[in-house]
Amino acid sequence: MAKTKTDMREAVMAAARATVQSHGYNALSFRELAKEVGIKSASVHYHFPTKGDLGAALARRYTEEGAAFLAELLATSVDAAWCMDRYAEIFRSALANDNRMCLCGIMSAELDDLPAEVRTEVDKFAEMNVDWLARVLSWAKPSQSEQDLREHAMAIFAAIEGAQLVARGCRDIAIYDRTIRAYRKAGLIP
Amino acid sequence: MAKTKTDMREAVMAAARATVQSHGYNALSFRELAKEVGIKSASVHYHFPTKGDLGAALARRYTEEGAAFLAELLATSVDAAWCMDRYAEIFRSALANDNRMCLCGIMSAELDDLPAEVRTEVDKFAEMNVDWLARVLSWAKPSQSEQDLREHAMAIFAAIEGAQLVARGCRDIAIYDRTIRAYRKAGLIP
DNA sequence: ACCTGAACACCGTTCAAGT
DNA sequence: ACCTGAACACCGTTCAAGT
Repeated sequence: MAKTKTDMREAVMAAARATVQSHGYNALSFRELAKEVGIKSASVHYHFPTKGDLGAALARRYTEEGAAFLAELLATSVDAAWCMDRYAEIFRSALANDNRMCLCGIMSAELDDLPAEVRTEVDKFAEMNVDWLARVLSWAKPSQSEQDLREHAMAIFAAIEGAQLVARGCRDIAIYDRTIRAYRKAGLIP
Repeated sequence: MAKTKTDMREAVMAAARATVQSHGYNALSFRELAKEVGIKSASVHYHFPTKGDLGAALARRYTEEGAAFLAELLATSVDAAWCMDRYAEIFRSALANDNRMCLCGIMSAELDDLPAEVRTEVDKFAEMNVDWLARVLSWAKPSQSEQDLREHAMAIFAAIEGAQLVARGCRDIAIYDRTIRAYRKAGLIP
C-alpha cells in the first residue's frame, strides 16, 4: 500500500492545524510547515496548491470531526443539560491544551484575510454547531418554534466562542469556567 | 505651531486602526500604511520603531476613547437597562461600519502573534470594560457581592464579543441583533 | 507521483545618509 | 526633526527540472 503521499498530506495537516489553533491562519507559513515535516516548501504546494486550499481542508476536516463527536453525544443521551456540559467541555479542552482556540473561531476573527473557499468552510462549522445545539434545546423546550430554537442556539454558540476568545486573551482558563457558570446561572444555557 | 509630526503620527494611526479592525494585526503592513499616508515605510518606523509599538499605541488609544465614552454614559443615566442598550450598540456600530470588529477583540484572537506590549494593552481594554459593566450591574442588583458582579460583567463582555465575532464571521449583522436579544431574553443582560 | 532549486514580488527591520 | 534608499532575512507562489 502506498502510504507516503497520504502520510505526508496528513503530517502537513496535523502541523498546520496545531499552528492555526495557536497562532491563527495568518501565522501559517509553508516554509515552517515544510521544515516541521521534513520536506521543502515547494513540495507542500504539491499537496495543497495554495494556502487557501490548505486552510479549507483544515476547516472541513475540523467540522467533520466535530460533527462526528457531537453525533456520538446525541446518541448517548437525551438529557439536554448533560449534552450542554459536554459541549462546553470541548471548547474548554482547547484552552487547556496550550491555550489553543477553536479552529473556526480563530479563523472567524481573521475573516477578511481568508480566501473564499476557507470562509465557506468556516460558515459550515457554525451552521453545524447551531444545528446540533437547536436539536438539544428542543428537548429542554419542546414548545418553542424552530425559529426561536435556532436563535437561542446561535446565542449559545456565540457566547461560548466569546468566552473562549476572552479567556484565551487573558491566558486564564478560570475565566472560561466562571463565564460558562454565569451563562448557566443567567439561564442562557440549560 | 509644528503640526507635521503630530499629523503624520495621527494619519498613520488612523489608517492602521481601520486596517486592524477590518483585517487584524497581522494584516498591518508598514509598506501599505506608508503608501496610504504618502511617506516611505522606513519613515513609519521613525514614528513607531516597531510594529509592536504601533499596535500598543492603537490599543491604548482605543481603550482611552472607549473609557471616555462609557464614562459619559455613566454620567448621563443611572438606568442599567439603558446603559446596557447603549453598550451593545457600540459593538453593533463596528459591524455596521463595514463589518469591522472591536480592535481588542480581533487582537485577542491573534494573541500569540502579539508582542508583549500589545498584549498588555489588550488586557487593559477587557479590564476597563468589566469595571464599567460591573458598576452598571450593581445598580440592577445592589445585593450582589463584588465578586459575583465582576463574574457577571465578564460573562456579558465575553458574550457580546462572541456575538460580534460570530455575526462578523457570517457577515450578517442581523445575527448580532438576534443574539443580543436572546441574551436579554435569557436574563444574561439586564 | 513526488520532490527540488531558483526566481518573483512581498514583508518588518536596520542603518547610513540626506535635508 | 523628519525622511529616504538600500540592504537583510523572511513570506506565498510558480515553474522548469530532477527521480
